[in-house]
Amino acid sequence: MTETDAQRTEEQPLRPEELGTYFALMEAVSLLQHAVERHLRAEGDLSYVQFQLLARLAGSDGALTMTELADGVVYSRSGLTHQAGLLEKAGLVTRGPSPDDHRATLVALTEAGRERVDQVLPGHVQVARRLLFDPLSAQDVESLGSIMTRVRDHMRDLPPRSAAPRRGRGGEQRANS
Amino acid sequence: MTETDAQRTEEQPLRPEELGTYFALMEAVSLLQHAVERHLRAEGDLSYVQFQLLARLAGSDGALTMTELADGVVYSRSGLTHQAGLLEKAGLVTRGPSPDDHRATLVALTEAGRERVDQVLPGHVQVARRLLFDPLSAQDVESLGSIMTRVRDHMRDLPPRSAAPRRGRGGEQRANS
DNA sequence: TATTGTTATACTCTATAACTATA
DNA sequence: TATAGTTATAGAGTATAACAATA
Repeated sequence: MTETDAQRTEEQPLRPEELGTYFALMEAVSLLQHAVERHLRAEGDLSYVQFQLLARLAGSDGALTMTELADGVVYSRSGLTHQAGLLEKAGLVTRGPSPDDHRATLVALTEAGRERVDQVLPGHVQVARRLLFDPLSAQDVESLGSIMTRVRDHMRDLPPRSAAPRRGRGGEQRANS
Repeated sequence: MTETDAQRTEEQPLRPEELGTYFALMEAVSLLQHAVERHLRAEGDLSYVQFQLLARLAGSDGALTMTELADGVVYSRSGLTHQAGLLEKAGLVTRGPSPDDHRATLVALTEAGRERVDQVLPGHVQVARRLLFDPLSAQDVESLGSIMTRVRDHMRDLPPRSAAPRRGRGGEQRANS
């Protein structure tokens, strides 16, 4: 990063286009999230986080450890334990000890869990299509995908800025506090 | 195209580009929201919703009614009452009866409220710049703004947010577990 | 009757810290 | 000592329903 960029990052306010873009992005996604969560709760009795966990398990080739499951979905370990406990109580996943590493817990999707995903997915997709994709051209979708993929990867690589000085900091994942 | 648009909207799954775009958007914004909320809480003891309410008041030319203040920020009346109560208790806003309509409550920013916004805004902008804008070109910003403005306006025009008199279409209601 | 806003209440999600157990 | 996960707990956010006051 050049010194000019650094200065700009540190000090300058946002230009009007940036401000408008920022607010449009935040409001649109907020509306989208709200609609999606409403749908998931109504049709599948799931929060979006719970859906993400089930979907990640459904997309994997078997069980995942809690840590693998957490990555990118949840920001605290205890939060994941709580959600996994709810999913287990609902019969959607099972938890058991890992043979490889006896500290780890393996989480696996049950038949009911897979059915729940299948039950909810078409409506989820329909919400996304109706709210997000309907007003966009194919070119828009491609641009948006390119942009947000870049932004996402950029954020993933950023150092945790105001990370709480937890004992023995180190390169911990987002799943830790 | 072998199918009508209506059929596509109702039934078809998302194409791979759409799926990737959807997930990139959701994850990137989730990360951004998380960082923003962390900053607002640390630097200004505010939630993002509270910041939005203060910012809206700061951008208006005077007091707003609860209903005006709620629009686009909050999805339930009681939620706004709760948040406005917190802001009032913190001395950041005042609430009083409206002379025009005696049912309405006028919410106004206090001096401390304006100071809080000013205190928090530079850092907020800095977070947005570092996480969102740094990896984007000017062209990207313009595209993203155009796209998300369209999406936002599209969503605003769709169904009334809290209109849910209809039972879950196509599926039976699931009891809370 | 419809609208504005509040209250009461209950539920969900999240996060910090202390803890156990394995590596 | 470091890592994986759980527990306990506390706090914040949100939503529904009943309610009061005004239009």
